[in-house]
Amino acid sequence: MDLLRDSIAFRGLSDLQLQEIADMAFSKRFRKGESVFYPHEPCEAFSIVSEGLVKVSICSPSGIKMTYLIAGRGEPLNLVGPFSGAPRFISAEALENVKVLSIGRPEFLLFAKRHPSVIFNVVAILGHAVDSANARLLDMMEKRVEQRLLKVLLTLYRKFGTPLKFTSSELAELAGTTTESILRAMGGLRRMRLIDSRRGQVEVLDPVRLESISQETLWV
Amino acid sequence: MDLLRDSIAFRGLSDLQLQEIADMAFSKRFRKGESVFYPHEPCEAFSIVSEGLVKVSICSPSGIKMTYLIAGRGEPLNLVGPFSGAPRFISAEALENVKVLSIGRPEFLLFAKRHPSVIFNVVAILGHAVDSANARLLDMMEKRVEQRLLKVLLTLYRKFGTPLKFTSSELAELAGTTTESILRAMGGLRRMRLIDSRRGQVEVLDPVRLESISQETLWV
DNA sequence: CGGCTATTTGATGGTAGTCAAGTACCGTGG
DNA sequence: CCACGGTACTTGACTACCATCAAATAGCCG
Repeated sequence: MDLLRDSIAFRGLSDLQLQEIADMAFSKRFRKGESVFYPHEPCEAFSIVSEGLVKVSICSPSGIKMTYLIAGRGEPLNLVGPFSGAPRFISAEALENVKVLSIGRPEFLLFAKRHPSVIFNVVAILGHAVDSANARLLDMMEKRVEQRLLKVLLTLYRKFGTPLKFTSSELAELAGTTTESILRAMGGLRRMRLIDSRRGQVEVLDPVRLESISQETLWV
Repeated sequence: MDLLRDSIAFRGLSDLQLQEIADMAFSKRFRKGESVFYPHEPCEAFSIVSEGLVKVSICSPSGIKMTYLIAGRGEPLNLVGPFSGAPRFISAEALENVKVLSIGRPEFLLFAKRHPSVIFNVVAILGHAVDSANARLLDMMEKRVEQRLLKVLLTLYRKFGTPLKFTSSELAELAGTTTESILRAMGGLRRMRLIDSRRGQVEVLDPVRLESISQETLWV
């Protein structure tokens, strides 16, 4: 399975070891809009995306959602859950028709114990996640909505190219604001000829200028 | 060294293994207000607090700081750095006279590779950090300053008891707001007879009611 | 006592969240 | 093919919260 070879979580493993994982894995399909898992559900498996895109969000009791990862091929959906097993307030939703590869939690833990390089990879990814979350906290404090949207767009552009197939609500969940504010900010960027947007789709017209305005990027 | 026995990072190790770490470790003192490390400094050691309190903050290029950890005895200062070695935008400052125990990065990594349970502990702590950072993001979006302050006070109270020796500026860095807003919010809480405050010190008068208002807590 | 830091309080303005009404687009089913 | 329902987008008005600036007071340490 050369999906595993692509996966950041299994980087550095030999083909033999990858084969061992492949033998334990099973895959499942989800249709666009379906939930891959729900908040408050105990975690029973380690999962990576095989095909399509999955949106991973943290949910507050009051119903607000904040997306912190758009996972594509090879990216893991929940790194902490498989280790702790505890339920967490995160949800994962298929943005397209999606295939997800999973490994049961006990098998995964045993494997990780025998091959520490997996855990080293996990630490590296979690480190990125911590840094990214902290960077977003600072942005929430000192950056205005338009700046945050710029950062989101640039980050998405770097990862997925153009055009970006996201609705304004999805961008709002990424930027930590409301749909209306995103729409207003997009109006501004459109007038500056930085982007063009249609229903459910944003086109980056001037990546260079976008970059010069926005500076650092997030990690999505 | 029974400091190591207390440390969450080395939980589950045998005395023999702890002794091995103790032999590699060296300690250093810092006076109140001194920096233990600066942002943008490459990370050369794994460090835990031995005596006193250390404030760990993330810093933005524009100078805003946000504290995400008040580390006490046995708590590690920088978990990601020792693995990646890369500099990060975090600073650590001694809140009191402090003793810090350090292990050089190469030795630490070798030890971690030979004793995976250390890395499992690291993953657990990092998982907490990710969850906490994400919870704070949601709070920044939907909670007002007074609510955030309540959460900060309750969290600190749970960890350190009363009275809490923190200035309003320090509380502001924890709650993600300005000193003035904290002061105003504290005025409100004081009028509600929930707290009492003097210069550099806050006393929690009614923990039960505080708890009932604030609900979930952070992780500091 | 003098200087420094922490606290207090007031006034002001701006950002963005909320509510609301209306328009454009798309897929579906008659 | 067209009508229709639902979703996404757009825009306006209003308001609340809070950051900012500013000035004054109080506590602590040498």
